[in-house]
Amino acid sequence: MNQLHPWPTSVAEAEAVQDRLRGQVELTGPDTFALVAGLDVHYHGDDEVTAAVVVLDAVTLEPVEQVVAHGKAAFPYVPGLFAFRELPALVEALERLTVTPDLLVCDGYGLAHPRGFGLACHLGVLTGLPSVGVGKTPFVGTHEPPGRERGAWTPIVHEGAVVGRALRTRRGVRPVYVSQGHRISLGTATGEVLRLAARYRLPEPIRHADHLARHPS
DNA sequence: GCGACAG
DNA sequence: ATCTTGTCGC
Repeated sequence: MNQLHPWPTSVAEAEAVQDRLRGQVELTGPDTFALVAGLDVHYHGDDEVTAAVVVLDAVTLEPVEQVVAHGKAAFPYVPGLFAFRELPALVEALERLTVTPDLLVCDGYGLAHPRGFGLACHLGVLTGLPSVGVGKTPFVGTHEPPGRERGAWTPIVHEGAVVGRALRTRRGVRPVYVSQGHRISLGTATGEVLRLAARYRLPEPIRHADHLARHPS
């Protein structure tokens, strides 16, 4: 049993769910994590989805456990309501884990969202786990381009508030867009994403999950 | 008013 | 997200 019911059947209902759960987001939390999980979803055919979760040892970055769950996209694609497509399959995959990760690294946004409640916030609140959102393209707000050195960042400002950071994880590559999901500070979120993305543009856990979702074993 | 808009 | 080859660069 999980916290997904009742499931919204309209845009208005989905927005109401976000507005209700938004108040549960916590913007402070632990600053070190022993097990970090990457989450991603692959789409096939007519709205079929494969969700993948890969848990890594935070120090060695070696995989500890991996799970896939298949299903149907649970909502039409509407910008701002993207999470409702993937949430059921991702939650199912998380429930099949035999270990509990200390941080969820999500493929999408957290606080940097039209209503301040993106996929990373939603997954964090449902599980109670710290979470961070990593976007590959800008979504809401405005920001200056960060310097081109690894680790350079600039704030993302939306409606007068800082909701995330554009972060250069590697010299000369496009930035990634980091925002808080749940139970994490923006500084810790930025530091973890940077640490986990030492070798490639995207954090290692997301790369593992992306690979697993595309090639389920 | 119109277009753009995470994956 | 996905439909899609080769090519340039580190």
